[in-house]
Amino acid sequence: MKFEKENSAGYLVNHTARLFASGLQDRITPLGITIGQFPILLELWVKDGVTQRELLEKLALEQATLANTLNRMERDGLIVRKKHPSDARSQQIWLTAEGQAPRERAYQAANDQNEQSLAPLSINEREQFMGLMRRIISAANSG
Amino acid sequence: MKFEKENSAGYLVNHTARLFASGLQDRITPLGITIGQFPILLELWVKDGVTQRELLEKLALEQATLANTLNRMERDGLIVRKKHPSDARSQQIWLTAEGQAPRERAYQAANDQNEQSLAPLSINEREQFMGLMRRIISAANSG
DNA sequence: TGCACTTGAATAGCATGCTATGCAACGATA
DNA sequence: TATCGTTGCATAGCATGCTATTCAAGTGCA
Repeated sequence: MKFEKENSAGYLVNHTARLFASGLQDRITPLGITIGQFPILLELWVKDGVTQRELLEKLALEQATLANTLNRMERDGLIVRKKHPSDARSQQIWLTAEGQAPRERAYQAANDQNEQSLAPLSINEREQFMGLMRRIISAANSG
Repeated sequence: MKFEKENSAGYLVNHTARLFASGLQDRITPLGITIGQFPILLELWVKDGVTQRELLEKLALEQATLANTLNRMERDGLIVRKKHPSDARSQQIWLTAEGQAPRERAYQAANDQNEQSLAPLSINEREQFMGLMRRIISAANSG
């Protein structure tokens, strides 16, 4: 059997993802945040004061990955965990001022990075690209 | 500013890459190999006895990442490092029998995973998807 | 020849992500 | 109420990938 990585979707998507990630990391390092924290911050910027479980439901991550990243975010002063009023097992996760601050610049950084990486594609092709990925993700979740 | 991760190519490509990776990992774990070792094995199956530098030129990885993964491959008995005949700084990297053995099943596993993940797409759409990624990668390397 | 520069590779240290496991708190039910 | 299964979360341990650093060996040139 033959196998060519340049003709393997898995290989290509891994490589592409690393390009996006390293580009975004470069852009957000000055904001004091990291790519792993990014999707979590996106949710907290919409609504904080939630439990880890509520956060987890909105993220495509394992529970342990989330817990570890939240630990680093707490260490870095982006969030605080406060006692949950009615369930001693959970805590509410709140953004600090430092966690709130980079919001607009982070949105801009992500948009800029997407723009840069997608530069070789037309507007239609960008939509195609994202549409194809949404279908792959959706099929994986339902299959 | 607004930002929706479902409309962010970077977010989608990261998620998609993790789906491919975890699916492939499940398939190749029984072969005694891992996803990080996979691209390296692909090159060594074409030609072994090469130096780390020669290998690195064919891979989209940093030198330190390659060195670390080679360490684990040596630990796992997939490769051996032998003295280079004319340059004491480098070593030749050779596959062991255990490194050779899983080749055909690994190709099959990767093809099967690609097939499974791409199942929701038509043949044309699969080519489109890969073509778009090749252009993104190519632009990133030249820009 | 000797010294400086370059090259090949290893290592340290970190973030991200995973599985597996442990554990305390909760809740339902006998 | 006591017990037992469930839930929420933390931790251990690992692979992958990165940057930065170190170091020995090779190379080139005064």
